[in-house]
Amino acid sequence: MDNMEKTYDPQFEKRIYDLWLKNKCFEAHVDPDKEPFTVMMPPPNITGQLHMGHALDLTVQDVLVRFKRMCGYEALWVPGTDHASIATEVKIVEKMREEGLTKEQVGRDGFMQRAWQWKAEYGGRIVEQMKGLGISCDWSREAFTMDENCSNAVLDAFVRYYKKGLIYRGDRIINWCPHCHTALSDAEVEYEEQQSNLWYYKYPVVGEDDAIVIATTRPETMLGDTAVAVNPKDAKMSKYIGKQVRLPLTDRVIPVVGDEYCEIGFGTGAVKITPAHDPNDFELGLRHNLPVIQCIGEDGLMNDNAGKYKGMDRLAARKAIVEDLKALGLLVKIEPYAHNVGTCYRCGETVEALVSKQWFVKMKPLAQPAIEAVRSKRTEFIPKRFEKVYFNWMENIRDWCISRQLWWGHRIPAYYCDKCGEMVVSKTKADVCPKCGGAMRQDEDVLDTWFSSALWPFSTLGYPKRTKSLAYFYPTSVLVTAYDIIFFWVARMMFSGIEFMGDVPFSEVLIHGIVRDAQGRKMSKSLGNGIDPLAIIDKYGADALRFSLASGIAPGSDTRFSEAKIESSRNFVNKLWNASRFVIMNIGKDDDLTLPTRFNGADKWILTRLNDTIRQVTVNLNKYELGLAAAKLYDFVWSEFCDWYIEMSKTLLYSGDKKQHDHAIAMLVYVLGEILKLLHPFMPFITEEIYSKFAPKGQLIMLAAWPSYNKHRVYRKEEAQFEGLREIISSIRNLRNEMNVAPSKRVNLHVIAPDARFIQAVTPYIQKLAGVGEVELISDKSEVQGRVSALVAAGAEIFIPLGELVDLDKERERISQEIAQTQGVIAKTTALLANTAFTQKAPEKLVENERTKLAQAQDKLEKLKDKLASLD
RNA sequence: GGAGGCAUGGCUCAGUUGGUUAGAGCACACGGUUCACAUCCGUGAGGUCACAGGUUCGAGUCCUGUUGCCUCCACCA
Repeated sequence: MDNMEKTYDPQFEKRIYDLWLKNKCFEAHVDPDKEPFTVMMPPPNITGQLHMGHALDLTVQDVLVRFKRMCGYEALWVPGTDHASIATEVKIVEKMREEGLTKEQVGRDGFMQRAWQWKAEYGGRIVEQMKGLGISCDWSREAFTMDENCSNAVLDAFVRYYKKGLIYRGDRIINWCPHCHTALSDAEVEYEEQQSNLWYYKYPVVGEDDAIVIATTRPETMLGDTAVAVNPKDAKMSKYIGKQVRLPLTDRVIPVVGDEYCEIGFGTGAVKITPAHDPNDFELGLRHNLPVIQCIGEDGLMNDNAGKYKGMDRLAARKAIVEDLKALGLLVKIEPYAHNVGTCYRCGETVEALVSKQWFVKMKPLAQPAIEAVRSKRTEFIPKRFEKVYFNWMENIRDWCISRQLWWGHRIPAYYCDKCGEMVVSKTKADVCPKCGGAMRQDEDVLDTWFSSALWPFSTLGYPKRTKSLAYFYPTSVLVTAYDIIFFWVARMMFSGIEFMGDVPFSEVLIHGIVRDAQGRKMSKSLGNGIDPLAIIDKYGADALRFSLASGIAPGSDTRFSEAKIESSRNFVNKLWNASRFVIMNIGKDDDLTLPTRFNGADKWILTRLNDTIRQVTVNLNKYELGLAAAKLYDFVWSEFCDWYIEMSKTLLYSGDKKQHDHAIAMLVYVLGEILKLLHPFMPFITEEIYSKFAPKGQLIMLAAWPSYNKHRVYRKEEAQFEGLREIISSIRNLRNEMNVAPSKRVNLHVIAPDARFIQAVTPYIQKLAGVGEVELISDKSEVQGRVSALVAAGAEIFIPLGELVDLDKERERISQEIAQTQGVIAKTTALLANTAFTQKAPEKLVENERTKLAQAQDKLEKLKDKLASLD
């Protein structure tokens, strides 16, 4: 047998991964005889490197994919990366700035060159990092949102939407990031609370000695005001409707309109209306046919309409305007006010609402079937509560602004004729205007990065080509992702899949939480509390990281990550390593490793526990309860297999009897093999490595069949007996500890047991595991002489002559304590059984259990009392 | 303003459709060079399951309310 190092060292991970690649283990093919299990990897952005959130997401997916593959599914996991239009462009611009360059200087082509270079570098690095995690995705299908296939899908989708009238271009109020210099969708705006003021000032009424006081958080937008609104039902204010007010600092006169948007009792009862810079005002402006006057430009500076404030920054202008209003005696008061300000989700800059010509997707017709699909359970969220979040968003959705004033992305396939104004939307390049024959130029803008992500479940399978893969693997089985991109991504994949494929993109959406630090804080660059998964892999190995991430997670819940946690996982991996090392080093050259046909008691016990574990873990994994599955495996492997079964097997292994040795080693190899298979989805590398040490040459564990529950190898009687044995051995250990018996000292036992044959059979175990010398079976305590310590466990009375070591007072106290405890049980059980309501209503089996429990406790009490008395 | 989540020993979490005296791991205390493992082994201490009611023979588990922490959505100037 191969040598195994004494301490687990994950250096073999790379070699194992190459072995899988060489054998094309990850590749999935259309196979009508098998049921597909398809997962699309949420493509990481190529902006940087993998973080702990990716590691979690990938681990969960790989556990499921490996599990399903072993269960006999044709498991396809498509990997890829996302071009992340705005995020990447921001990074590239940053990098260029360090070199003293701007986008304009390098030009569109030069910029694209740099971007593709960036993609090659960072995209490639991410792929290497994913491989380091050991994930089993089909690299032959690796996709990128801007590769040829995905780009074709984008073109196809855009044109089809357009032809259906679901994409339109128009002047609408949109979110504008002055820093990134692009429009943003509603989803890309994050709100944060900021401490600001509410400024009150007067708009003089034309022709009267009166003025309307308005309150605003944004005085600088007053230069774009085109009305003041009051509520027509407001008794105090409605009189102003139809009048005009003079807009201070300008020469304009604007109307007072009545609109219920203005809430009675809030502020002053009048609100200034700036259609160009506020979505609500924009809507109100449409209702009242108000002109739209933009006073803040796309650069965030005041523009031509701002008169003397032109060229000032928004905030500077605010200050100046307030000063000027004050000088005019129009400022009434300033109140501190906390409100939410929209910021760009990429750069954090305060976004401006402004009116701009952009492309939009009409959402209502698309949202409806997407809502219906979840209502009818064609797609289910796990946990279910996230469906509410989904519905809430879909039901209140507004049109999706998809054009971005960026360069890195899919360029919008719209072409304009400058001569006659004709526009053509086409998958192929339009050079000549079909109307006037003039030259056409393509739209300068690119699409929202999420437009291509939305097509991911089918663009990666060849769409718009109707490939065999698409027919076989779509719809996918489960989408695994964190809750923070339900809107950005999950929702959009839903309506896109329904629209273009005629079916939902996935049957289930498994939502997991985010990885937090040890104190429960979000990991972030600014806090500097992030833990780099690659550093963890270097130090502890990918298996330890994976197991650590899978432990203690539950669908939808956040998880905490700490160095202490990974250490405990590493220790578990080490434990598995050493248990395996023990088994393997005990395999003799000519040992027969076939599973014995007859099992001894210990075998039956471990087989029962193994089968229970198989059943539970399988159920857990099918329900996506990875945390529970991991916990059960940890417990079974460490506390049952290692602590008890291996220890017990040593009596046979070292008995000197070849037959006994062979029996023991064959059993150990069998159980270990099953354990390795069960653990493989969680820790693929070490299980493959260990498996290779004893499995038939060339056989890979990742392609092995998942263990199945075998009811013929479940032995409840032996299971109970061995639980009793464990109790006996623990009790003896406990007593030795309390009596300060030296660990090396062997003690002799006298045992009165209800099942003497069983005690006889397990005597070697008792001797080995409890440091026991002779075990003498007796029928009456009178046979015991001298000072003894005694205990009652699993129905047996055990007497331990300890000679001088017995401290009578201590012994008395110990037994008294046990008596008290037993009396507690008796009291409770008696009360329960005396309650007729209980005996009548509770299930018969439960009542019976209580009766047995009472009888056993009473028996034990009697024996204990006896012991106590005998000490005097 | 709306929606949701969490609350169990010092820390991280289990606790299946309500049913033994609520379990692990880490940390802690004590003892261990027994030939797989000190990244280990054995033993132990530590919890009125946030609070108050209710349903039930029986509640950590179900219902109502309260408090505390967290998240998402909305964004009325």
